[in-house]
Amino acid sequence: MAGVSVATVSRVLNKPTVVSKATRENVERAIETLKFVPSSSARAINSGRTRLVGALIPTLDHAIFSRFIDAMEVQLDASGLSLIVATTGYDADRELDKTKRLLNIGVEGLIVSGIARADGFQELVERHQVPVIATSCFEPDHGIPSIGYDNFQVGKDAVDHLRSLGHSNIAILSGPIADNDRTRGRLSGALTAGEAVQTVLEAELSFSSAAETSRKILTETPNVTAFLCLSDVLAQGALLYLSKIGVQVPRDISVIGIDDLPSSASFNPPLTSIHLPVVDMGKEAAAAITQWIEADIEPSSKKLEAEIRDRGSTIQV
Amino acid sequence: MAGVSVATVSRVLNKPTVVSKATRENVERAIETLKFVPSSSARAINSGRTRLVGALIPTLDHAIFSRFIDAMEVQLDASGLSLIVATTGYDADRELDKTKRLLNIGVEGLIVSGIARADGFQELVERHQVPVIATSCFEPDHGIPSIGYDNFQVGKDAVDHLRSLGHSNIAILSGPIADNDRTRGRLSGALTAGEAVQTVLEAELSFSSAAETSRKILTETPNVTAFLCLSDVLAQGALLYLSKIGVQVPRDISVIGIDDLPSSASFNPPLTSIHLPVVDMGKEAAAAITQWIEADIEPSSKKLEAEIRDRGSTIQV
DNA sequence: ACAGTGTTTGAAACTAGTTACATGAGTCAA
DNA sequence: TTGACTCATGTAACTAGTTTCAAACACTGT
Repeated sequence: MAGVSVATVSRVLNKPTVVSKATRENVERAIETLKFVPSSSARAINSGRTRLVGALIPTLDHAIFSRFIDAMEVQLDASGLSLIVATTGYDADRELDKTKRLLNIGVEGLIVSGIARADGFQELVERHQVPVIATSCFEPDHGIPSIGYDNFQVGKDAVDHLRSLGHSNIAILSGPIADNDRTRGRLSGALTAGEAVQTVLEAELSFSSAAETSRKILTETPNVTAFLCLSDVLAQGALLYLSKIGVQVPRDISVIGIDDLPSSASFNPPLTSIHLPVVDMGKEAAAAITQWIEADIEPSSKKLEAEIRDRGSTIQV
Repeated sequence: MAGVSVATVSRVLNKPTVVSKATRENVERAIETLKFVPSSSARAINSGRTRLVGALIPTLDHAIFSRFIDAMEVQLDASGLSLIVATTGYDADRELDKTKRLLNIGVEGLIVSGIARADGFQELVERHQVPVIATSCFEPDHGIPSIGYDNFQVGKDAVDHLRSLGHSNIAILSGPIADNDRTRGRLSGALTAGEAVQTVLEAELSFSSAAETSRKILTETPNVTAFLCLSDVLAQGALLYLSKIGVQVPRDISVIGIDDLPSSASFNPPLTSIHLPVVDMGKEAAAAITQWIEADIEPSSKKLEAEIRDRGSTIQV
């Protein structure tokens, strides 16, 4: 329609300066009238680039992951990369399926949660030669770079805080442990308190499950003076349950969480929690994978510091 | 390496039955040793398909959207479609930028929130000829199909509930209204109560902002007997604040929310809320865009019923 | 023995672009 | 006037596959 070759159209689209003004305007007019849109696939086939990054996360239905993904998406966007989200439902096999899917789509990098992978994952990634970064954990000796906090340390920090306040009858409220090395790490850290841990119970990551499990703890081990909840969702659920049945926090029972959700500071009482820098983690992970993809600079593992936010829900025993 | 033409390799990959067993195994062996991976872009260029769907949402940092996205992702996955998430931060211009990005990537469909779009959006999608479905609203007369609840009705249902309990001094706690036609719709519905609405205040979607705004309401209009919160986050924040300052809900003040987050049923007291079927909405929207993409069947707008969950936080005045 | 049929396979055209190279026109100084 | 040079543009090769068509071959029935 513009009476030029496809090469010239390509130039108008990519290096408009090398085309004479007259032809450029001709082509632009034709593009406008024809509502021409260049095919992304055809461009990708030439550049060998898709500018897509895949994120494999357990679920979005949990504030901690959605804030992380949100931060990643914003950071990647700044480098012209787009994020494909794939949820695995804490299931290692589903993670493997989704990994295949993402690699088939042609993602140029993968972000995963934790360090444990299903058999075959490593081979898949090697075959596609795609950068992988693990997050939500810090495991420098596992082959793939990890950017995150040390879950063992986090669990230990939480229990140490309780011990420093004199608690020696602690109940641990854990999230699901299956296919979840992050929670397992936290639990190991918490169990360094040894005898001081009276009981460990597993709950779903919901207020109702936290309430039910709190009830169980109080029935089975009524002498506990502190709840250590491995996620803030559980701690918030426990706080609500304890308040409902008239147990006063922290007077009767201290409660500490891990995550430090933004909402935790506004609870009654404000929840003491180990702050996990998930927003920073999202930014750092996104920046690292960008560097790796664009400049082939493999990042080294990076430990992000988690620190306690001592609020009103824990007290000297 | 297998001593065959590329055509035969292509056949082994796509229609293995038409290739003789001997050559097939030869090719498969070569694929294995070479760790050959077919290029997704080259495939896409032939099929004209990317199997990608884009979702434009205000933020993931809000349970209501992340649950919606989670449900969509699961449903799309079942049809072999993948989801690219783009967040707009409630900003119409950023939404337009992200739309361009998604269309350049080659998404085959778009899911958007609400019906109001920046200038130029319509032209962009028409140019790319991509199906678009609006969610979180029901606006059958706006050109693009919408799958969601009627925000006006939802706001009206909430205020009608309060009125039916005899409340005639109602405070409305709204979320941000800028670039958010969903909240505006709810507010219009709530304002049908006319004189009964004493005050309308806008808050950020956080517990702390909800607390601060609740404080303001009690100072400025101490005679209110009910809080109508246009999001559960605000209602939960209000509940926590009121409890902290010793105001009893529902004895002193009734509180009703909109969203019905899973956590709301476990609050103290359990929060009365208008249940919004976001998980169903995610599934329905995903199924509809799949049908549209795969079979060119344009869906008609669908209204999903929102219904009140009458719990303990509202009472006869 | 020969025609008809079915099975495999490769050659070549095709998808929609990018890019190296060549060509032709126009400008300018020797 | 001519050689040197720049500028703009087309030609054709190239990206990595899919698909159509035709050819080669084996097998069957007459």
